[in-house]
Amino acid sequence: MKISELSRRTGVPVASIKYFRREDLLPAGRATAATLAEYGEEHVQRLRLIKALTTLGGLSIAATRDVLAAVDQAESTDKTLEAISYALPVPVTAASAGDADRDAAAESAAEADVAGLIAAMDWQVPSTSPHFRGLTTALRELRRLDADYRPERLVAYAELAHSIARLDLERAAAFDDSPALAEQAVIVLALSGPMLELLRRLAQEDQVRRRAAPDGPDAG
Amino acid sequence: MKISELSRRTGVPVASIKYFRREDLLPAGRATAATLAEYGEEHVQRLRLIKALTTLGGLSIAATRDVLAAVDQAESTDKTLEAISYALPVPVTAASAGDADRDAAAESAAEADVAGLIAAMDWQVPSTSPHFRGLTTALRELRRLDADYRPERLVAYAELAHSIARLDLERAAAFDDSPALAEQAVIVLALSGPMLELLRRLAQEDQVRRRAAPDGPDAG
DNA sequence: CCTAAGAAGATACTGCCACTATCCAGTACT
DNA sequence: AGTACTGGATAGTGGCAGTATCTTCTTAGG
Repeated sequence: MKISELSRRTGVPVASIKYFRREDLLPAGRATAATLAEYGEEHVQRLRLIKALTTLGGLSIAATRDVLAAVDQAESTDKTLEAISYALPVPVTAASAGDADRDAAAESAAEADVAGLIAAMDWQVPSTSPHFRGLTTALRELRRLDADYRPERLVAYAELAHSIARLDLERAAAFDDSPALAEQAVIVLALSGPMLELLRRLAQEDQVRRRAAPDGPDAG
Repeated sequence: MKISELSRRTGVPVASIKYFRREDLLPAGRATAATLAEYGEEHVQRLRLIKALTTLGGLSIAATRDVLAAVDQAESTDKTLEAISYALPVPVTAASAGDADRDAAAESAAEADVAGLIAAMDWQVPSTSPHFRGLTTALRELRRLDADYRPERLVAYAELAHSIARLDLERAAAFDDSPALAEQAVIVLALSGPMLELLRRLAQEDQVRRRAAPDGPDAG
């Protein structure tokens, strides 16, 4: 199909399709002449995936490129899962050094909290992991706000996070040996967060409503 | 204190403090003359909160303003929690109408899924809630990707989301009658998502590592 | 008192991002 | 031959989050 039909099929403007091509999110079509190329179903599917990752997953174009690169280089299930896991952006990143409060004590205290949590959960994650660093940064900021995020509190959340991660991996790995493995895995790993957030917000709204109207039929 | 000291104390550039003032994230200082104002500890604390909401919570300036407005108008605990819950941005928003695929069937199918899930969970949430609409949009997109997000699958996640929401509300409401109620509540409600996401990613990394090295000491 | 160093507020500018539009050869159909 | 369309390159747009400049005013030090 030509680019105009690809655009019609997916709802993505032609100019945007060209943009995604430039940014290497979308492979080129099969060229049939100097100014003509043929696109296929794989392009339709890829555009849908791009849309899902950016609009639902909230990924930037750059992050989407990295994730899709991991999908395209799929070798084994494990390697694919690992590549995707590392390609996904970390929600919280440490600020560049030299930040106003050069509080080394707070930094190491937060680091100790995270290390303790990981030990308590028996997680295999090195302290060099961007996720480790992100959590450390977050805890440092929360300490500054006098927020109640002590390790004891965190463990309850960590247990739930662990359950979620198990559900995710179970689903992501279930596509083992299927041709669509990498693609389905990326959907699960990249969109699980936003989906969970939506469910959490829904549950939160329910809790708030029950507090506001405790005399309802289901107030128990 | 003067603005330069406020800047030094918080690490926020003077120009940014002025910007937050303009955007109504930060109250004005107590004016002592036409071109002089006095700032206090509440400004320091507010700036820390702004930083946490934007950098950790990922909120935009506009969303932060809404959330802070809810904090400032705190009346009762319940009203505060409700106001904050509604002020927080919904991660997934329905695209403007007229989108390429005018698939009314997919839309209502997704809507039925969400309604079914909410009924199964016994949640008190109207179908007009932005969270309901967001989840519907997300499911519609996922259906298009042939992702395995059937209601049965979702329930497991919903149960976990429910547990998380209960932990959150328990903590948010624990500050009842404390002067810092609204502020601590907003921290819990707005930053719980990013914190959980970080923990989930950490747990995910652990799972991926265990798959990659199943002969480790804790591979069970 | 005079002056230099801020301070406050208004306005303008910047950099990044995700598109979006224009331009240019080069087909393809009629 | 004429028109519509194509792929690719390049340039422009709009929103966001600051950042910088400018003007007027205040105040502490000499």
